[in-house]
Amino acid sequence: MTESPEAIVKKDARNRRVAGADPDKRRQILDGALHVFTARGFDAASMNDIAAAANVSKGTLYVYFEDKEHLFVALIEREREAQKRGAFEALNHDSDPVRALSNFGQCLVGMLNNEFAVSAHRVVIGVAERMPDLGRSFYENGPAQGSKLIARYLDRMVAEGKLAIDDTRLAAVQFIDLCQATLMRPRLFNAIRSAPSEEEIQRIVASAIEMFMARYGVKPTR
Amino acid sequence: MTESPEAIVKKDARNRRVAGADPDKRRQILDGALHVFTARGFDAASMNDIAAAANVSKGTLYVYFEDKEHLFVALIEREREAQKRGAFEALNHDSDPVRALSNFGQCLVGMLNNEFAVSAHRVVIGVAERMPDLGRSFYENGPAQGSKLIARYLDRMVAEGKLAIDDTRLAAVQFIDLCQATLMRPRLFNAIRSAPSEEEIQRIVASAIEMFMARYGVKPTR
DNA sequence: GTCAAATCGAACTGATTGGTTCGATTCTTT
DNA sequence: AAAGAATCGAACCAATCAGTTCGATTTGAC
Repeated sequence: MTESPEAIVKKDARNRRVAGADPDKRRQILDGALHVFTARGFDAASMNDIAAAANVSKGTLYVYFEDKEHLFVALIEREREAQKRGAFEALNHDSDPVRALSNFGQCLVGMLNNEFAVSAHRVVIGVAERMPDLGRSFYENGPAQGSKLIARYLDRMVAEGKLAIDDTRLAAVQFIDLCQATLMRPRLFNAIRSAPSEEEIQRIVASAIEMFMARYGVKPTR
Repeated sequence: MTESPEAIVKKDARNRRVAGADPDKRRQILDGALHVFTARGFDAASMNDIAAAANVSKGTLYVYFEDKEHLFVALIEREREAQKRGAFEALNHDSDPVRALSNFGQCLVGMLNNEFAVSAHRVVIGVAERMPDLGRSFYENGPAQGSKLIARYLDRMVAEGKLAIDDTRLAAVQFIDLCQATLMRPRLFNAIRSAPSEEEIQRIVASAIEMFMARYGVKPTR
């Protein structure tokens, strides 16, 4: 029953198609699963619904994915990876911390407030008690990587004398949390149905940077 | 929702007990439900398990609560109310903002990192997509009330000239989020199994206040 | 002690779900 | 065109679960 998780090789030795190895179909299934899982959560999402949403027969579903949990994990990993890529692109290593952080903050908040991203967060958090490994892996490969990225950037700025930070690891998370103040929590609880406007994001991020620089900016010699 | 401290069983006109009206039994059921719901989430929690955990027959369960969802909502409301009470007590209206905020921050973070509180958060967030009303009500009567409380306190400090804040509503949330930096998120994702130590909380809250005062503290005449 | 009501407990119902099976159909390669 | 594999689709299975039923048992007021 072991099937190669990699869908790179499309043909077998005799150049035949291989069951469950068409990357297009795999993507198609994951897209359907994304809709159903994010709309209903892990438990309430039925494999029948997913098959229908993906325009795929139930049998094929089980050719591509061992069971519901494996499908779910594969989906979450795909989304998390996409998010991580986005974050890495967002930090242009500008030598001016205000510009760099401002740019990064806005990209990050914009990404996190995307409809599916919020839903994915909800689902992973909701299932974290029963599936601690998934929760931990999602956190450590996602959010934790983002803050590490920023922490390293802050380290450089400190080395260059542009910022004065004792604990850059903490400062990074503080910055990320400040950027999401008033934006993320109500969305997680579904208390606000639509993503914040671009201007609202801009306003919150600006305030975050104001605060960050007030604390960690180097004082001009007086 | 005022219930007498001592168990006064409701009686009918002829002084008979009334079905589903014993507050002790009700509490007993909710306690069992708390364990099961927080350990498994809404969907994976079975009414059989809850009845067993509460030492109550399944029939009695349905005498006290209409169905699974009503039981869940009642439980969440009880927990949320308890949390709100805790928050209100935590803010001693000290006239020194550093002392007041420090005290409040530590109480808040301590409360939020309690095992059941974290689990409750997870469950509510996880179910918010399918039960938006519950999510919204939990948020608006819980976290939102907490930040309103702080915002009002900040308003007073501003009026007294002890702080300089343009948007106290935003500042309140910023403060709350700073207090939870590095503490709450990994716990929500279950990436850290145990609550942070008292010293760790103290360290984070201290850093939060440092930052908050750097931004909003009144500058001494320069 | 009596008696009525609350509770127990254990079986039962009806619906749903994850996962399987298998013959019919559609691709794809030669 | 022919073959062989992937896919479809629809029925099927076993387990689980919310919610009900009902006689047996406990409880508490009198």
